[in-house]
Amino acid sequence: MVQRESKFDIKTLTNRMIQAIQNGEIGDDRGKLPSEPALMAEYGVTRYTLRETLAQLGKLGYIFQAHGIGTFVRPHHIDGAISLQNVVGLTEEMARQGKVVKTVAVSQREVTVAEADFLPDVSNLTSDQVLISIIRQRTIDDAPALVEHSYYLKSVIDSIPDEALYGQLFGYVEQQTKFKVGFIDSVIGCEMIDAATGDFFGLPAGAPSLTVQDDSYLSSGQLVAFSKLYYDYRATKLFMFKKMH
Amino acid sequence: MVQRESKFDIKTLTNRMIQAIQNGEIGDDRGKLPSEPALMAEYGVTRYTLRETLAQLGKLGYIFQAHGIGTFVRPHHIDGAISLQNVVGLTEEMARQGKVVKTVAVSQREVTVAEADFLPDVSNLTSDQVLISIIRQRTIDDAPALVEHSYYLKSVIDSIPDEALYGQLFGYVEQQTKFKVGFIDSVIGCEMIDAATGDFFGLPAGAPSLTVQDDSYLSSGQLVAFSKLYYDYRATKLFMFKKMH
DNA sequence: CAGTGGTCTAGACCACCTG
DNA sequence: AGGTGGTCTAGACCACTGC
Repeated sequence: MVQRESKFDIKTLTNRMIQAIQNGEIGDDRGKLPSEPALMAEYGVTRYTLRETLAQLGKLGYIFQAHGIGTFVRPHHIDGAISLQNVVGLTEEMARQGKVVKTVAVSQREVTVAEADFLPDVSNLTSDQVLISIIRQRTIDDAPALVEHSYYLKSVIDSIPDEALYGQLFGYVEQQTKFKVGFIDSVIGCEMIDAATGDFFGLPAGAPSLTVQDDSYLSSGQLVAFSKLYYDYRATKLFMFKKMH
Repeated sequence: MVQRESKFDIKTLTNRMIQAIQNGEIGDDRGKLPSEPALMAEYGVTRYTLRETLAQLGKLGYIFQAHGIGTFVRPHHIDGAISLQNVVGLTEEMARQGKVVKTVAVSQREVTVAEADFLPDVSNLTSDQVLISIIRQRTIDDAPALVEHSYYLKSVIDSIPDEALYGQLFGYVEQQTKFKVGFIDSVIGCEMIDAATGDFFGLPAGAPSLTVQDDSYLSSGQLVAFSKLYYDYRATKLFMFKKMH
C-alpha cells in the first residue's frame, strides 16, 4: 500500500534546492526558508526525505537549522576554498564556483608497494604488490594549485588508459569497473615539497605545503587507492563544517 | 499510542557502542557486527535510532557499513591524529587515546574588532565591537603542540574568569551561560608562525605551521567566537573521514 | 500558547551481495 | 532466494523559541 510516488528523492532534491538557493528562489530577505511542513508540501516528500536533504545541504554549508527558530541559508564560504566534505570531486566542486581545474602534466608507471613514497595509514598490503603510480600537476584557473601523487592497486584496477589521466580519475574508475568508492580517510598535514613540485609552484624545494593524504576504499571496504595531494600553501584553504549536538 | 520506552537514545547508545567496540565486546573475528535487526533487538530500539547511532559511529571512524554485506569495525586511526569531526573538544578526544592536554600559558585582554589579528570569514562585526582575546599555549603529553588564539564576542560572553582559561573553554561557556554552540566553520591552511609561537615550539619565527581557523556559532546562528589554532607541523596530523553516496 | 526543528516508532520497498 | 544495508512513508512525541 505504498508509493514511491514522490516527485523527488534525496539526491535530486538536494541538487534542486542548491539551485534554488544559488538563484535566490528560496528564502526570505533574512535568508529564512519555509518551515519543514511547508517544504514537504512544496516538494511532495515526507519529513524523512526532506530532513535528509536538509542535512546534506547543511553538510555542504548551504544552510543551517536552528531549533525552534527555523532554517536559514548561510553566507557563502570564502572564495576558492576546497570543501573537505565534498563528495563530487575537485573538478566539479570548483565548477560550481565557476573555476576550471586542468591537469597540465601526468606521469604513470608501475611500482611495488616497497617502492612507494608513502603508504596508507592502515593496510595489509604486502611489499611485492603492484601499484599504478600516477603523478598529476593540476591548475585552478590556470594557476598552479596542486600536485597529486596517487597509487592504485593493480589487483583492483588493472590499468588506466592515458586518456583518462587528464580527467576525473575516480569518475573513470567508477564508470569502467562498476566499482564504487564507498569512503575515504583523509589525513591533513604540512610537509616540505621536493624540487619538481617546487618548480611547478614557483617555490624552492623545501618550501612547505598543505598536504591531504586520501585512502580510498570501495563500498565493500576494500582499499582501492591512496594518494597524497600537495597544495600550494599560499593559495589553498580547506574548508569544513561541523555541527554539534 | 506510543512509547519512549526504548532503553537507549542515540547519544547513550553511541557511547555504549563505542565502549563495546573498544572493549572488543562486539563484532566477530573479522570485525563484523551483528545485522541491523539483531542490533535493534539487542538494544531495544527501532531502526531509525540504530541507524542514526551507526551513522555517528561511522562519522567518528569506528565502523563502516557495506551495502548488502554488513557492518564492520574499522582499524584504528593513526596514533595521535586529531579528528576534525570530533564533537567533544580536544581534551576529551585526546583522553580517549590516553593522552593529556595541558594549558601551560595564557593571556587575556580586551580588544576591538579593528585590533584583531584576524577575523571570521564572514561576519557583520563592526570595527568598534569589543572582543575578549585569549592566547593559550597547550601541550599534549607535555610536548608543545599548539597555540590557540581565540576571540570571544564580549556582547555574548561578557567575561571569562581566569580559572576557566586552563580548562575547556567551551565547556565553561556552555555551563555558565546556557548558550549552546551549534556549529563551527573550520578553515585549514598553512601559515608562518611568529616569534612567540616559535619559541614555544622550538622553531624559528617564519617556520610553517598547520592552522585551523574555527568560527563558532550558537545554535541560533549567532557568532560567539572565532579562533585560530597553530599546530606544530612536525607533530600534528588532522584526520577526517568521508562517506560517498 | 502556537510554531519551529529534533527524536523516535512502525513498517514498507529498493538495491546490493552472497550462495 | 535470502540476507544485508539504503531509502522512503506516515505519524507521534519531545524540546526549544517567540509571542
